[in-house]
Amino acid sequence: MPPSATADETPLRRKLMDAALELFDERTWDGTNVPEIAARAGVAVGTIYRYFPNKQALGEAVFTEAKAAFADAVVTDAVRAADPVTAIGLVWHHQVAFALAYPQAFSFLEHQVHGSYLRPQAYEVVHRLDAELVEILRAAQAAGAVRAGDPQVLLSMAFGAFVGVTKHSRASGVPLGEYDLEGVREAVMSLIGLTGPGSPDAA
Amino acid sequence: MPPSATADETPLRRKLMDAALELFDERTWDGTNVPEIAARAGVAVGTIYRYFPNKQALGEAVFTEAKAAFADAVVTDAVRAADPVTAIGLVWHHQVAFALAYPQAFSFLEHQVHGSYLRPQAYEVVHRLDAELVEILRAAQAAGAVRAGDPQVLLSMAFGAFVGVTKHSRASGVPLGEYDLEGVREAVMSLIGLTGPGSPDAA
Amino acid sequence: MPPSATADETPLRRKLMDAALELFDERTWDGTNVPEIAARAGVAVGTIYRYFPNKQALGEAVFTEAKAAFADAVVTDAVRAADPVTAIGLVWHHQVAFALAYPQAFSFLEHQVHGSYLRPQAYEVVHRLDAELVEILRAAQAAGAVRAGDPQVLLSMAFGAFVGVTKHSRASGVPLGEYDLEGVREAVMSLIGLTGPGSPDAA
Amino acid sequence: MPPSATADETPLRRKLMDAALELFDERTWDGTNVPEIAARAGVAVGTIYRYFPNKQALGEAVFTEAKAAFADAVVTDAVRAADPVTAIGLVWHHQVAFALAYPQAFSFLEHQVHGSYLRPQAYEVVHRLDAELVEILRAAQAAGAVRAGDPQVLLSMAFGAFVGVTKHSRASGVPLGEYDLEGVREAVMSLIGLTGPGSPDAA
DNA sequence: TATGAATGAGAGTTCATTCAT
DNA sequence: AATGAATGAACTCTCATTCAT
Repeated sequence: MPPSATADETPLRRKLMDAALELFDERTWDGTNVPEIAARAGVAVGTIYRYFPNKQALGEAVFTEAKAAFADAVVTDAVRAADPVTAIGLVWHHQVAFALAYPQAFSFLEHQVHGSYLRPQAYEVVHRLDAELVEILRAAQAAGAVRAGDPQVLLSMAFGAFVGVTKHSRASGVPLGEYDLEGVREAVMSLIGLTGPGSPDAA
Repeated sequence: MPPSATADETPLRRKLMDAALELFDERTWDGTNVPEIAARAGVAVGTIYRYFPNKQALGEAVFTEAKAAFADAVVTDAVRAADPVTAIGLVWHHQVAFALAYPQAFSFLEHQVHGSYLRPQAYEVVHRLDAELVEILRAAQAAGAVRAGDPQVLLSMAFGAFVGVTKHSRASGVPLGEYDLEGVREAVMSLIGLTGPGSPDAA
Repeated sequence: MPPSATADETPLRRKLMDAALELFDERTWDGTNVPEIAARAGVAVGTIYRYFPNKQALGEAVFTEAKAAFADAVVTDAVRAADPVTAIGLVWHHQVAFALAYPQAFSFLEHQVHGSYLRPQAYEVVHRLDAELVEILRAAQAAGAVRAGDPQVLLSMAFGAFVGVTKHSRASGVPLGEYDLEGVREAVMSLIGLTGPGSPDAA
Repeated sequence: MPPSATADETPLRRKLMDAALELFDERTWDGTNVPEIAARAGVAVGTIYRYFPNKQALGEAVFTEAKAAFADAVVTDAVRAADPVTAIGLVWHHQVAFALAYPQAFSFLEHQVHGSYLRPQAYEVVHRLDAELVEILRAAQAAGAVRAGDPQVLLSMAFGAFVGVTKHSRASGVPLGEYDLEGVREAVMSLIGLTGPGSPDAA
């Protein structure tokens, strides 16, 4: 999986998290059973319990790691240092790059409901990322570069639009990379009403 | 639930479908157990099996009914009769009305992954609705009223943007009705690049 | 079913006993469920409980009636009045006639184990019939007309031989009537070592 | 149980098969529930499902093993090599020895109806044994050593006579060994009309 | 009197978790 | 440290029985 792994990394723990992520993405947490995870990771069932106290903890670890990796990938120091408009372009770029590099992590995180196994504290990463992105949008609004309105809603729409495309990619079986992602970017920039320099790759 | 219910309606069957929808929305199909459904419906466990051969069939019935109700609500005869641009406005309006009237059905349908209990044929409604909406977008593109690009992707983005808002509503606990839905509509119309008469309520 | 029905006969009770006998013969008592019996009898489930307090009582009634009918058919007054050798011939004849007339009752009674639903008192008919037949054999032995040895064992063998034929008939699907029953009789008479006038139909 | 056990033997699997045979004999397959089997075998319920996919498969395994053990015990190479008359004597001897050594297996196999849980293929052993024994009787008839008539019927009678004795033994609670089995043998030999050297133990 | 929808205890089965090896 | 057979609570489903109609 992506970097930002927790400290106590181990080859087996890594294999377990990867196998679990794959299966949770395919079948959801509730729909996956522990022996399957062990089988996919190529270890015995008992081994799982040397690394995680129970299935719920494994679920939380997988979710938290994936979400943290996404957050770290999307909001980099460069994003924090940039002006709002540039930041938005960077964020978009990073988000797409993450979804391309880790499609399973992305769809596990964004196409499912996670209430059954996450304790409230697991949402901290989510909220922190949310807050940072909302702040960027707010700043962009203040600069008159982005449409008015609740920036949280703006964010939900923009991100939702992209998630919509990844859902379609997953349902159709066509890899995200084969879509016209530049077209998607332009449409979403229209959605948020962004004017000015859009693509970070632009000259 | 919404109209378009299957022929063999019965008060108890109705109560079971409603209770099941609520729980599937809260906890997913895999995360809900049969006694809970019975309890919520106020009947004994065995009663469920007088109306559905098994839990999977109940899941399919709930999903299919909700999706069909959504499809019927969104693509009405008026939509089919209208010109593309008007049709888009109507569709948007209907979709929002459905999400406001049946928030649980909407989030059950759109915030989850349903692979574990639906047989392929259950997706027929999904595909039919999809095809109709794509056709409307295609016609609008032909008329030069909507941004170019794969209409399927355009649809995924536009619908995804709205789903993003409903997700946020659900996560925050703020009812969808308290959001600035007119603002959302305008943003999404910009997303698809729609020009011309937008809101069906507009003078 | 055969005569000797219990006093409180009723058309519905009769249909229920007949349907139950058929099903118990096909699937055993444990393997038959109450709704099936109702369906076969053409009545509603609840009706069964107006005639029998529970499934076990129905089982006992069916078993007891069938066994009593068999006993009454086999040991008639004529048998009781006859000399041992003639009695044996008559008993054989009656037994075969019963198995031909009521194959389901016969195989239900003789091809199965009934321990799970009969209270000890239900075996009284069995023991009474047994005792009468054993007495006939003992008298025949005393007259030197039948092989020596425990008459109970002799009876078990002779009856078992016939049951063996009915089992084969049932397994092969060939009705008992198509077998060479006269040959069977002669063989069994040899088994018990009976000399003298054998067949009651003989000139 | 008897030898001829299937390859994948295991102490627990053995205990389960033994416990199941006992209970199926006492209460029939339909009348026995899974927790009882587990309790009798001294294991937890779940353990059963590590060795058998379901209750039906356990029933089939028990039936098939017992029947195969019986067939192997009865028709040995010595039987196949012997002349028909000697073979009949040996078969009789083996059958009695099996019933003495494994009374539960014998009565489970022969006092019950097994239709509810056996797939047709489970009857293959039954038919193979039957065919071999019928062939022996046919050869004996050809040699003029045994009564004329359908050899299948002759077999059913002879075996049925012995089964009749085991049924009585079971019902009365008197172990089979306390019966005059030599007398039983002689009677059955008369039944099939066997002349010539009877008992294999005879000088 | 007869019905059959409703019941819930108990059946068969699954699976997260433990622990002797 | 890793294993996987064993466990038993909890699941899905069945069916004997009840009772309002």
